[in-house]
Amino acid sequence: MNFSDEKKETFALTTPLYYVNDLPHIGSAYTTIAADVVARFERMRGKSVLLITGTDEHGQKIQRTAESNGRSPQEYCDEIVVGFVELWQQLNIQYDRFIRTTDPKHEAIVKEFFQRVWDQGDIYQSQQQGWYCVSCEEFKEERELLDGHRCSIHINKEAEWRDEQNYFFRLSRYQSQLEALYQQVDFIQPESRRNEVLSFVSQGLQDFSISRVNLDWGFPVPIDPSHTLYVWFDALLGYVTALIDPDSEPTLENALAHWWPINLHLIGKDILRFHAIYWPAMLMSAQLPLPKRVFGHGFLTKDGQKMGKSLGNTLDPIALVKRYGADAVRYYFFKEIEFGKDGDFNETRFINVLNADLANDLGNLLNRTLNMVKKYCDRQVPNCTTDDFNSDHSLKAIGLNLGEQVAQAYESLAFSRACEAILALVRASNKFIDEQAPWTLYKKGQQKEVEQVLYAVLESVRLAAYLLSPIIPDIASDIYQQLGFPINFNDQTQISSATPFATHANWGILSVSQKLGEPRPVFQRLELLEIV
RNA sequence: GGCUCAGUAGCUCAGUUGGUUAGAGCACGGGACUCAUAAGCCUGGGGUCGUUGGUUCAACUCCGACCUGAGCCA
Repeated sequence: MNFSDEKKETFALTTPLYYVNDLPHIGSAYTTIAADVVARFERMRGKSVLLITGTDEHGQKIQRTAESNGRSPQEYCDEIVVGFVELWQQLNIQYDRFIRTTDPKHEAIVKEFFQRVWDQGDIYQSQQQGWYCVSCEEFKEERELLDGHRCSIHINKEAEWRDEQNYFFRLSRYQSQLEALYQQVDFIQPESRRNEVLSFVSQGLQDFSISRVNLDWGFPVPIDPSHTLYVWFDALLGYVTALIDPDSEPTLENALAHWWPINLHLIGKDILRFHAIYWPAMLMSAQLPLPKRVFGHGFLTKDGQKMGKSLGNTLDPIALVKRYGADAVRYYFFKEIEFGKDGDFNETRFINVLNADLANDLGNLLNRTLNMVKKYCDRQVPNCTTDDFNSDHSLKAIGLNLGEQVAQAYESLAFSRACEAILALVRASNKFIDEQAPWTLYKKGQQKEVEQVLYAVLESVRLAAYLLSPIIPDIASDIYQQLGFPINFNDQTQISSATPFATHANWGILSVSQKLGEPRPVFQRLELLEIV
């Protein structure tokens, strides 16, 4: 951490720490890409960003899965983690910290945190009775189970009867403090999720058990090693452990010094309760500042159907990115699906959208314009500035407000709205070319007019690429390079210094000194497959 | 069972405090052009706005009932 970083505003965000009972599924990929998009956007805005992801590796389910695979739990986790790391790389995710809850540093943090909560008198021993779904790692009410005490989520698994001494966390004590917290309207987003939490909490909070017996795979309860700490208590604290600099001692003080509190927890809607209720209550007990925002996004369906192993219709993120590339996958998920709502993956729609937006509209716009500059302007960026265009110029008028509009959309995590706004400029640019017909102007010898038209379009493509760069960094880089900027949007040191938002998000910064590159397609059209 | 949300063109969705012929993108048909990744541009078809009562001069928009789907109820 150098001095200039210290001065910058910080922005820390997290994905969930994914449970490693299996290879990553598309839902984990969806959350992680979203986090990466936000992180890239915030870096572009000049903030100092810390993107945290990682894995949650304790609990009975892992222990059993490992056993059935003939591995020790740790060996099993080590194998699965590789799959996560590789997928994030394939998807072009730039995370800053990858925390594993089996990290020795983590145990130190958990111990210290537990002690603080214990000292508050918020942990006590009591009897826990009930049906426990190991797959959920949760106690279930009898009425929510199916015949044979099968879990309604894991329909082929029977819940197990437990009657044991557990340690409990005094959640009930934080009811009113939590309700006060939710008055901060954007703490839980989107609003539909917030309402769920409000209704849940209004029914009265009960203490929840934070330890298990007859389980080895996890941390021992510090004050009573015959118990093992409940996996969720341990997992949430991974967000704290992740903040420790690699060469620092694992103490709460060190962990919380620079990045705390977390600005944004991105999660799937299934783990909302843990993040919006239990987690802030735990932090209140430990007397620590609370995260700023928890956003629970929707789930993906495939061809309109819920995905599931039992249905055999899962969408494999590894195969998907291998087939279409990171930018294509990223673009589809965030342009076509409103973040927060459930969304559908359909391969035909996927191909149609990518071809229409990235190949036909955006890619071809750059290509046709660069080719005209090559033919009509001797490859030189026309010598124009923003002042050569009236503010009611059809492209400039859009471009002038676009940066701010898109920034607001990103800040609200309204990625599809950001894409729509950017695409509107792209479409207007294609229309503008046809209306102006620079090829005709050229034949008539109206060179100045030709140059103005081409400049306005090139500049609009540039702005579009810049604003899309958090979502499609490779394509954006390719466009920028063809426009003569030696910029790679994957290079974090470049984007804050060479392409600051304050200048690059404006319309009209392309200059005659740019050395244009050879036109080549930035996104190849995809073949529409016959769907069987 | 209780509560919440959604149901608008083939698909994905917009539709502000109720007010002229209900919009966009994609997909599909037709046309003119040629700088371009047979891309782009223009243009067309296609909707009893889930159903049904009601309030109103006027309802996609408000109210009731019902149907369908999703979610929450540790």
